[in-house]
Amino acid sequence: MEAEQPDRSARDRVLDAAIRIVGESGAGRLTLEAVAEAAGISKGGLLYHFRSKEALLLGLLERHLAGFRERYTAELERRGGGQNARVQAYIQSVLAGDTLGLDHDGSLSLLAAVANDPALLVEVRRQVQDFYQEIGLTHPEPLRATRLMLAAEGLMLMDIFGISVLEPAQRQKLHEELLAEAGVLGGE
Amino acid sequence: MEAEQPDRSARDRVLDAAIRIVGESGAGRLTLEAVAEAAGISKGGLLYHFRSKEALLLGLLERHLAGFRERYTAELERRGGGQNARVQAYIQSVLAGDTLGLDHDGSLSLLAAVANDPALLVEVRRQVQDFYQEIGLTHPEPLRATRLMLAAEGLMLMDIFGISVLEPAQRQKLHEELLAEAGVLGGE
DNA sequence: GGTATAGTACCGTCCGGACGGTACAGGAGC
DNA sequence: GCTCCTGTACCGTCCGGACGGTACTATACC
Repeated sequence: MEAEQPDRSARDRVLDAAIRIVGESGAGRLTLEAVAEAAGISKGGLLYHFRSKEALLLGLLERHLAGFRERYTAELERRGGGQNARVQAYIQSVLAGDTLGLDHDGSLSLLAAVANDPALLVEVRRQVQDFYQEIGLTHPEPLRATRLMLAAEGLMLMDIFGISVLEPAQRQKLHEELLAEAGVLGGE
Repeated sequence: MEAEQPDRSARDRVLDAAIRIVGESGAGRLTLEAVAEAAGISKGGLLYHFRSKEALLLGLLERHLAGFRERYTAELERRGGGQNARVQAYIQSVLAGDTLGLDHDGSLSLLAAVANDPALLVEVRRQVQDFYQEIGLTHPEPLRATRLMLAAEGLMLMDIFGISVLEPAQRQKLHEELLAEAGVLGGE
């Protein structure tokens, strides 16, 4: 979170600020002025980096998607490939990072986009669908695989809305169970 | 407190209009004027029924929560009670109604609320947590039960964002599998 | 029966402020 | 002196909400 590198570029700092606002005050309070202030620059400076609010929203979405793909690819490589590894990598990527943290980066990006203009989600839709197509539906046990992936998604949803349905230890156990079960699906 | 008989429909028509706007144009375009127009009344008339935007949002949330509790209670009664029946009733209530429809009534209410002011979700949080507490955590197999519930939640999430990860037939099958598996959990 | 009073349901207008976006004038560093 | 970046000033629009008014109904008192 801290700026150790002199260039956690201005763009990224702006996106971070935007995420912070959405999480704390709601997507409806995501105004250019508020983002600029939270990022420590002026409105003019913000508009230099993102020419419009829509561009800012798209930036948010793009960073989220890129980050997710990156996490997924890394996880998959770590697990050596295979149908079950894909399911595991997906689950791990959805639930990645914080067990209790507040960044939910990607989900808040989605929230911001859908609140301002649902049409922005076209690309997200396409990519998520691709993931499910590639991982779930080509799996020897498509429904079981999909179910595990969706459970991870549900857990993440609860995080977005700030609902802790499980205590941290239980949550961690559920997380591990999902991964474990994905590892022993039939077909491998 | 809650004694309204003469104009039950006007309030509901306003709420319906609000949901329509959120679904079609995004929560960010949910303005009092737009709602009034969509509901076929004037802005003044709208403000007679809901004294502020916050009141409108709360109305949306309240109707959703009441509807969910009602569905859940009915489903539970139909299944005769018991730990597994509770899990089934919950899953059924989450995925209730349309398989492909566009109303996602409740979820859009949540979306509208979280976009305008996350603080409104306090009550929702409390109720959802109660459900998980009552159904999942007191179940003999808490993690398995929770997992099935979360999978239903994930599937619903995909609906909100308009992502069809499964074809209707497959989706239906997954829905039934979740219910079936909830029925044969240990402890009964 | 007639009139006064109160309540319900709604309408149309107005305003202060916030919003997205534009224009432009710098300034640092190459 | 050009590019990259920043800050200030401003514009037109839209929003939430307040307000005053209207039409109709219901009860109340005489």
